[in-house]
Amino acid sequence: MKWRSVPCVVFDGVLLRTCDSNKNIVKELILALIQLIPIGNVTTYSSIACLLNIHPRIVALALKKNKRPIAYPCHRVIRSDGYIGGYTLSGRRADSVKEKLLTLEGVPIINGRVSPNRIIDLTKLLLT
DNA sequence: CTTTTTCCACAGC
DNA sequence: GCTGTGGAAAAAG
Repeated sequence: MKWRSVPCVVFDGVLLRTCDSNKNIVKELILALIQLIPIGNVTTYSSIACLLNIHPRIVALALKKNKRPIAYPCHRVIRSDGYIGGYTLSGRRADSVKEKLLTLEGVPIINGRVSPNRIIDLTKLLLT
């Protein structure tokens, strides 16, 4: 998988168009997308990144800037290997909070990892 | 199966 | 420029 820094449109492996100019739009898109995640399930940074054809870390950066962690449930976005990943509340690391939130929503975490069957693919979610 | 290595694309200094 | 992330994939063990 080749990652880009900005969203783009790719058809049949051919880059048709990039959208460098509006990075704040990307942020809004990501925030909107994570609200589609059903409670009790999680998705991955990579899943979102694939959808927009951007690097997963851009997704992480966008979520980090999220000022409303409850309205925009960025805690439902985890790493592709099942680990929770990081979490920050008002500038402070709060990984344990993320874990607790997920547990409250019914996401089982074993050995610091979410069971793979709870990780859903956003592209599939949008197609169903 | 787990850990390490290497690369990533910013933001902030 | 260099450093530190809310990461990922490949390589190594």
